[in-house]
Amino acid sequence: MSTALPEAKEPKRERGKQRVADLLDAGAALFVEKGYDATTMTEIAARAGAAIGSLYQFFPSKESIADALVTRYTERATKALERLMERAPAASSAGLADMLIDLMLELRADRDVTAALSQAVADVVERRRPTRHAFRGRIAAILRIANPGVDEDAAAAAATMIAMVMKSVPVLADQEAEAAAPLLPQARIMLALYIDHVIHG
Amino acid sequence: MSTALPEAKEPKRERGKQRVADLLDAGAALFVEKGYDATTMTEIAARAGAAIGSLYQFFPSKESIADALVTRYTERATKALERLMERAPAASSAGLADMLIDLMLELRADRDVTAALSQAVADVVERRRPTRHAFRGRIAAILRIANPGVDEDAAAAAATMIAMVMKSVPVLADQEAEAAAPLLPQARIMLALYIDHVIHG
Amino acid sequence: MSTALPEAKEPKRERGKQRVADLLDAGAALFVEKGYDATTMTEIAARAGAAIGSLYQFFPSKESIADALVTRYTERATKALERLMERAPAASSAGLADMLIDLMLELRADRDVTAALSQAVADVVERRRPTRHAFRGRIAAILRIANPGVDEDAAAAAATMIAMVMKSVPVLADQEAEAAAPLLPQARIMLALYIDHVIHG
Amino acid sequence: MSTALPEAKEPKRERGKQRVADLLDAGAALFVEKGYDATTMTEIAARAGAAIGSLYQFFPSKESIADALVTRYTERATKALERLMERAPAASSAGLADMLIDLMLELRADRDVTAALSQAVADVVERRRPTRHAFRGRIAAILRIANPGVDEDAAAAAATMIAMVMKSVPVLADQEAEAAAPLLPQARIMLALYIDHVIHG
DNA sequence: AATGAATGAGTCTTCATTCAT
DNA sequence: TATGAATGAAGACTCATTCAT
Repeated sequence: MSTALPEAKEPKRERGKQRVADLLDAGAALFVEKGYDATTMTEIAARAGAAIGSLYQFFPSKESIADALVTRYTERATKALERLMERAPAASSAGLADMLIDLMLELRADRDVTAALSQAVADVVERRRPTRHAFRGRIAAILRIANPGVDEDAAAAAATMIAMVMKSVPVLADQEAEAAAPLLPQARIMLALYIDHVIHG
Repeated sequence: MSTALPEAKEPKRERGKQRVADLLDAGAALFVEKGYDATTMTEIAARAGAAIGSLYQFFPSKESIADALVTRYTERATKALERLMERAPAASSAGLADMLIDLMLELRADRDVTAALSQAVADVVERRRPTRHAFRGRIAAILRIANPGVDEDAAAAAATMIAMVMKSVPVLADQEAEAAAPLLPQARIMLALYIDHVIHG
Repeated sequence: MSTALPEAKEPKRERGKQRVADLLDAGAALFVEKGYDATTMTEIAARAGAAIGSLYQFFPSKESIADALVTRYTERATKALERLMERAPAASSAGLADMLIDLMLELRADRDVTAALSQAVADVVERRRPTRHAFRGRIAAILRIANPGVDEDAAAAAATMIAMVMKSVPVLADQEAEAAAPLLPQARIMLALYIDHVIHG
Repeated sequence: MSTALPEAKEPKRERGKQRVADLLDAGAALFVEKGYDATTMTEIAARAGAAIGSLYQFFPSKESIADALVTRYTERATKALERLMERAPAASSAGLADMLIDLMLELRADRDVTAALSQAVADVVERRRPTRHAFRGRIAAILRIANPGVDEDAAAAAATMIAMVMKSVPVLADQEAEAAAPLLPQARIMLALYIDHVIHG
């Protein structure tokens, strides 16, 4: 039973993983489209091609879907930031600004989901606090590597400002189409100016 | 008669006017506290010290409260911007940045409400589009008054960026308390740097 | 006070009567248009150009409007039937049939109102029972005047059948327009045939 | 699959089918007893021994129950008329009258429901128009088979009159008990006389 | 494990009726 | 007397979650 069919459960697990991914994607899409509250568990199941019972097999509550989605975003964001940290020390102000903007561009889809959830699921903001704190800590660290003269508090404040600009990247990216002028380059400039001011100003 | 409170039946007696104001304030507070969807009509009425029927006497639907609130914000924002426009031409980059930040600080409470509604009431984003457009148009105009050499598209893009920073002011203001360092001054700096770059850069 | 201004209250009474009539007409129209349940007290007042408070000054409840309307119909129907009774004895079967159809044509509008109310206000059917009974009694009497040989029960049954056909007159009259053929003449024929059968058959 | 129960989600399991039937019966009974508007969704569910949520699982709105009921009546009436059509050509005027009366007697329960709904659900009258038209068309056809000399318009008008008498059958049947004399035989006579007049007169 | 029916608390909204001015 | 605001019980409908097959 164990050696005879070692991979017997593989397809099942495989299928289960696919199910979970589909369900998560369906939830993500719907949460962005219509908001957390307006999205129905039945809808999520339907879009994933699953029965409502199946959805509850994997996610015991609506909030657990939100949790999973936030976790997914956190993991991806963390990894992306780690990759960025390696290249950051060598970068100029403008280079750093670009990296940060590009980071958000990469995380854009996930970020939209998290934004939608932050409003509706009170818990999410709370849960994300340490992550956000860590995120800013890394940015502050980068700043202080570039200029050790910047004191901790100043670096922390600057990191918050930088995070704020980064947060607007998905929104700006969405407006690209309708706006007459290119917004992202302006965001890069704004960020570069500010970083430069913090480091060399 | 007045264009205020669309969809809401205008009260004809003094008592009714007070009721409407109370109801609106209760709604605003609750929407910010728990979000649009999580706020109950019954709760709004209760907080305003009114019966549910009284609430519906003036606001025929939950959405009509949102509408009224958005309209109120739009009116106040428009007025505030108009006042700012008078003083703007004479200001330096830093002065202009300060004015804009202060504008948002003044509108902060209303802005928070509108932000909460924008997420949940699909219609709100749509309705606000022209207002937002006009708002940015004014900012772009200010930039081009300061430096007529800036072309229209560039001014428009810069205005969008500036609006974005302004939008974050209420959030930053809320964080002042918990953050180790003062955020608002940093926002002023960031904005001043950028405006200066657009005008003189 | 009494001799000096004897007609002082006349205009008031006059106005009051007009009010009541307007209110009743508004109610009648709306009950027919949308049914008793779907009609709102507020609507009735509005259509009559009165405030909701005024409506309640004259009619203490929604049902009291229905009552008044039914009473009005009963009175008019009774009067009309009395007039008919005078001419009935001398009429032929066809003549009698015509009179009965014409009677309903005359009462048509009021009948429509009563029909609408009968469905919704349980009380109305009950209240109208004696009137309906009397109405049929008169018709049965006419039949027995025409042919005293018809026994009471047979006359009563025939009267019920005749009333049934009469009841359909308003409906048929409404269809005249859209129907390709004239319905009322057919109703006259059907009734004449049946009356003739009862009396001479 | 089947055309039955429009608007109602078809149950997929046996249990669901039974539920739908029970729910429909409960609705029919209550609509007749107290009228459409006065009947509560909660009551319907209760009488069917179901939770309010179960009711909504299959009938998304109160009106959808009315729709389903009307559809059920239409189907049954159509079938019954088709059966009648086979025997009609060979019948005498009296025989035909009897068949038509018996048809309504058979459909009596369903007809009562539809009558109750016609008043309250505006849509019902509209939806039934084509069915009613077809129904009359069949009756007109029967008349013209009996006597091809009857022109189309005359047959149509006569069919409407016949339908009118048929419509009163359930009412008459209900009155049998309280009335002193038998009404149904009189209805048969009235109809026979009229049909005979149309065909041979 | 998968499916779809069952459940019922909770929400928005309506409206007849009453009150205060 | 006339007016319009106030009231709250009641009803349609939703949806997260649980169960039975």
